[in-house]
Amino acid sequence: MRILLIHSDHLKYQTKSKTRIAEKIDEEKKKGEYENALVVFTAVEKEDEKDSEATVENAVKEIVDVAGKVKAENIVIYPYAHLSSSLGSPNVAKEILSNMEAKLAEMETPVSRVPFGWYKSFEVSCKGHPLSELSRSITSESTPSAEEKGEEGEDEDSEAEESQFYIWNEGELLDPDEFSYQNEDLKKLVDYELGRGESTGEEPPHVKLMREKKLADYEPSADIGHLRWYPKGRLIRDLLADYVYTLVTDRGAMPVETPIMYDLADDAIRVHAEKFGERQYRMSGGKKDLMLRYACCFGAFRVLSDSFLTWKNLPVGIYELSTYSFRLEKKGEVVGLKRLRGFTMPDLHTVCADMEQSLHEFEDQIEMCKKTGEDLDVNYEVILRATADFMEENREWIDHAAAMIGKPVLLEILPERKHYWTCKMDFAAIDYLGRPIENPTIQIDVESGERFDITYIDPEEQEHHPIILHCSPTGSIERVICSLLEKSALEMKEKPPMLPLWLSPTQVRIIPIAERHIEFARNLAEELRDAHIRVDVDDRPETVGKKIRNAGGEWASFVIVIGDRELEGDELTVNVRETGQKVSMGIQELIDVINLETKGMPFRPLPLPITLSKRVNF
RNA sequence: GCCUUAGUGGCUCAGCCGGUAGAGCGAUACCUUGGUAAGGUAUAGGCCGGGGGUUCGAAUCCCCCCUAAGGCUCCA
Repeated sequence: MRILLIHSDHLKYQTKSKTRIAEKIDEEKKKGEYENALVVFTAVEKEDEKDSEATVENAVKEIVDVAGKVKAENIVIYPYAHLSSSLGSPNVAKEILSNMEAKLAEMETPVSRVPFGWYKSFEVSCKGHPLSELSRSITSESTPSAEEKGEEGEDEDSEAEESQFYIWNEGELLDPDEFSYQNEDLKKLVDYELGRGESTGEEPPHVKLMREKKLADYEPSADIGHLRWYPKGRLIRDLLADYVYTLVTDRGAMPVETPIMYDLADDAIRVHAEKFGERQYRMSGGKKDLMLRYACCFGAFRVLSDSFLTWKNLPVGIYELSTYSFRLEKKGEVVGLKRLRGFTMPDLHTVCADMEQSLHEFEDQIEMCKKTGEDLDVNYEVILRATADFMEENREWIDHAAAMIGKPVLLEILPERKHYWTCKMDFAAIDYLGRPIENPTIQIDVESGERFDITYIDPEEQEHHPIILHCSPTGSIERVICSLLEKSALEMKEKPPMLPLWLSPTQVRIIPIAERHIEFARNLAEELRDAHIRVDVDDRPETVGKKIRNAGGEWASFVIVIGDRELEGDELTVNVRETGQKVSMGIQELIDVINLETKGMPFRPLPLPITLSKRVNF
């Protein structure tokens, strides 16, 4: 239980409208006013349900103590869900709050309780003396730990033990402080994870790039952290989506599409949603309390729980690209493509019969995540996290999984399971400022099978709850683009910044010198276009120098100038961005070079007018 | 969400101890028909983020809000 104690000159409240979990109240309780009151804002948490009596007792003790010290004439219990990210069920909460009221009523100070489950307006005027603002964590066991000044924000949820970190290197667990890093990126990741990252106070370069290259931009008329995507950005998103789709379906996963919002009246949904605390969008739709999904788990689990699964089906993967997932990240945390409130995440859920099968699938997914790093040409550093129990039971497998990375990895051992997973692997790219961008992830979920009542039938016709792997083989699409842009910014000193050829919006830019060359240029463009190459023609009446410069600014991978010489001969002079060289080749040779380099990668045609003179300047 | 800083044509910014706006790029038009990273001339384009206040008068001073950047915190 979390409580916030405010010693106030006065408190006024007025009920406005009911929520679904509202308690029934008499007319007189619909508003209230108290002078010199100790207002106890209270959030009942899940763990209070275990031993509610002891929790009530400890809370009452604490409240009486404070009320005595500040000489309050009234005590008002005010239900306040926002203090906790792990709320108890409404019914238990109502009971606990009533019990607190009853217990306090035995004391001298008059006690009141504000109705539960109503939207209320309220006015509280804090006295402002040193003891007038206090917060406490109440548990069933200990006497509450004193946190004298609520505003200091030092509310460490009495986390019993901290995680231990090691560098896993060829089977050995080494102290991260003493390890000699061959790899700068790993060092940066470790520094960041252990909270010693130093910041330079700069803006991450991808933010400027995403706007400058007309990929995406902020949309001030939406909520913070929701972007608008221009055609080039949209193209890259679509190509990445195509890429992941093929990647996972080639490995047998089945694509589905599920709703983006869910009814909190469903217990499994509610409990899973509450794992995310206050960081979610809530909305009311008619009479329902709804939440916007923060991942595809909700839809996937509902599909799976309504499916009839047998051991013969397993392992089985359900895939969805969540356009969009919603997370109500704190304002100050939202930045560029790195951290958004609305983002797109490839989300694969794999149902596994047992731990053995899930470990086997996990290995396949490690291979898949590694492959995305290669295909996207992004370096990942890896963090393997496991609970102490998991570590103990699967020490050999941990070694095996870490060894698959082929370089040292950071290993975090958590004393207890805090979330639904017992083991996870996170792949992070390192940005321009040396901070990790968490991209692919694999998790072993041991809770959701039961919570969502997902079952399968074993060969003996017994029902079991499966283990479920969560995997995002690339991480969010936005973060992939973020990593690519950050990487290009990092390399800018050594070579011109660019995207991988298969993602480059303009693969070939053709520049006719004079008007009489435009027709030839267009014909050439059509030939390239028919060979599945994204090509455009800068037909604007500008100088060649200027058009070359613009092509560079747009990161065109290859640039061809067309003049009288090209009209006569078969050879083209091709400017290759990657090397900065001018190469003479025929058209077929250019097609071959591009096809070779983009082999196996998805293709989509240019979603813009082929001539620059027709193009909108976003 | 908290602390700090910022918001002026599409973009980058100047003006800011009060007297109602300026440049470069971009855009448009015309001239130039050009050979590898900015050709020339002209024109248009601004409720100076929004709202309130002080003042004869506010882009400029004060308050509130919105948005952004950095830091804190956090990312299942």
